[in-house]
Amino acid sequence: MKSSKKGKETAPAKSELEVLQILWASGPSTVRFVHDKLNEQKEAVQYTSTLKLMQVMTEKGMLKRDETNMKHIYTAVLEQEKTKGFMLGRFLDSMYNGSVSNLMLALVKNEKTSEKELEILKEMIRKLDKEE
Amino acid sequence: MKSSKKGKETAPAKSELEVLQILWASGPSTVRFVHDKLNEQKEAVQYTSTLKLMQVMTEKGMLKRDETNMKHIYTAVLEQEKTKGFMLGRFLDSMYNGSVSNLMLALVKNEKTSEKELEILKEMIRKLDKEE
DNA sequence: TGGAACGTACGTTTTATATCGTACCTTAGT
DNA sequence: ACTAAGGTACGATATAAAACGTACGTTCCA
Repeated sequence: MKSSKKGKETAPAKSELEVLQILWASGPSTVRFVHDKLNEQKEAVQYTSTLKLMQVMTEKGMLKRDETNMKHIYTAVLEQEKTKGFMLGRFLDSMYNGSVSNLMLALVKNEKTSEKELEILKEMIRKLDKEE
Repeated sequence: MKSSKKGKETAPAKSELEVLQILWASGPSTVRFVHDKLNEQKEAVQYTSTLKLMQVMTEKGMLKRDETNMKHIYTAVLEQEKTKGFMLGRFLDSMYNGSVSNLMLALVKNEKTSEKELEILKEMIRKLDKEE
């Protein structure tokens, strides 16, 4: 009994996430395409590794595959928004006790937050203020 | 050659993070204490599992152990601020292309962000505005 | 003084992830 | 028709994280 039930929220592993990112960004693609994209950034792995990964992801129900043509086309089943939202939630819970404000605090302290970002941040909040 | 070199940034795994959280929150503690805390929330694992985990973490240099007394006292070596900052950075990169503002956007859309949080959020920004 | 109760050490097992290599299809070019 | 190029399938291996069980040490009190 190993059917790919819809089941609980799926939490993609690191590599899986990378594949998803590419599919989200570029839409339905072949393994070859994803593989090449991947190797632009990373250490570079074997083609068959990427293939295998995507096959496993398909089994898990994260991707779906169009096999009508010779070159299979893979599509992300998991939606970007949903998945990222979910992962954000988990991250929030595990790191900041689910407290958004705590995360915010961490963000403003974080090195990665540039002056510019801070500006944007404030901007954003102001807009939000009006919209709602 | 397996010495616990200081080396690169450490990225605690899920379980390891949970242990760290407890140590950060409660200060130096025994395995027993951490274990019990852990089991309040989770599925409950065996005591020796927690012990082993903490021993491994010690080997990795994430924790240090005071063995003067019979009941060893474990302390987090990794600093909370630093570690969380680091993990936040990684999360940011992998999920939002390193863009804080993107994350912010996701946050305001996120279910977990309550009205109250939104308030706090705005509050916070305003304060920040003055302080800096 | 002996045995619960409580601890630690450590080898083992289980499960998930990541990566490869080899075998085998399919199609286009010659 | 034959083969090279480019795919896919799939079993195998490597590694790391998570969870156990068993052996053994120390205390304390009945």
